[in-house]
Amino acid sequence: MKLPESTEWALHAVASLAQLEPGSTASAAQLAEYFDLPPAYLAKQLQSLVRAGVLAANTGPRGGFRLARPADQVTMLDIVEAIDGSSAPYVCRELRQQGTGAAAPEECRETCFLAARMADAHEAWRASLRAVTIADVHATLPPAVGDRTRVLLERPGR
Amino acid sequence: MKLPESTEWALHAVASLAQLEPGSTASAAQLAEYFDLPPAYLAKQLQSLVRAGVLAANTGPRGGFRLARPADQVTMLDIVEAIDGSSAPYVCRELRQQGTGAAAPEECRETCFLAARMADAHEAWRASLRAVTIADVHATLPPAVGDRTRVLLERPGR
DNA sequence: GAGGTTCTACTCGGATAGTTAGTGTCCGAGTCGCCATGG
DNA sequence: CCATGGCGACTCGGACACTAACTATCCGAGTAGAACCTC
Repeated sequence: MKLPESTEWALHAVASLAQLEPGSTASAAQLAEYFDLPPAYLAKQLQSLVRAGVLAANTGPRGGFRLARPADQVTMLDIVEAIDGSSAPYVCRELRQQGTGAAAPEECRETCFLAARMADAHEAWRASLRAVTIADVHATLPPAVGDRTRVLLERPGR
Repeated sequence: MKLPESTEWALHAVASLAQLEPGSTASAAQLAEYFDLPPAYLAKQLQSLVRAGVLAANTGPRGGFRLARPADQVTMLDIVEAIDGSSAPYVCRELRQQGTGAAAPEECRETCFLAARMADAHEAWRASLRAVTIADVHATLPPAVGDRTRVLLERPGR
């Protein structure tokens, strides 16, 4: 079980965008420079965040990315699942119904106990991430960090 | 984030071994037949469980696998981490210290807030799986299943 | 009949190829801002 | 000086190679049981 490395990129990128003034944008190239990351590949991840509704993108000069909704309505789970997908890491293939030891279908009306417990664990993980918003992240950063981010990234909106 | 398909194999295999009389064993070939799985690859996973101390293996005729300790002392987490490894899915590469927006090392004495929350979520997941033992799994199975398993797999120990 | 020896078959264990998901890159379509031009 | 048209550069968006991990497989080392032979 491994999350893509780009998950970290997405989390930091969204956190940085949250530090900008509302309406301001930053381009993928700027963010790549800011974090020293491959520009094209970072852009790909930002596109995933747009598809997930976390970010909004404007094209053309002075375009770029910005938060699609207030920072306190964007959770870490939103970002992680935008990058990694929302499918559960454990998938039950009904092994109990295969092979010589296969259980009868009528014995399998309830979902497999093992699968249910794995789903519980996944839901605990999701709940833990859902409880943290980008506003919470922003609140923990020293003000100096926000100032530096704005200087390096911010471009005023129209 | 995806768990290997063989995780399911390991969980069901250990659960089946827990249904046998203490001291009894079942071979990898038997278990593969029982679940209709590739014998050699299943054996590989069972070996991982042996390395993790979940199972014990005996070689030679009438050899095979058995639980290394009582079922109430084997958790689902033990099995999952035996197969998938115990490393966390999210690794912090200190992105905040890279690029033009790099934070000063003295600003980074505390671990990154994002990494800490990701670690919290992972620990919640682990705690959820650690709370379930194979004895719990065994308790939910109908008695008929255990009987069938014993008939198909069990070979008495010395 | 009892004991020792050999042999055989069965077990696990590690080293070796094939296939999917993540990583990285490139180029194209669209759009906004700027500049030159004319009134 | 002001409005307008065209141009140019910058932006995102999707399509194409490369690498690592999971999947699958094979063969070899070791061992316990059984058969056999001898006494």
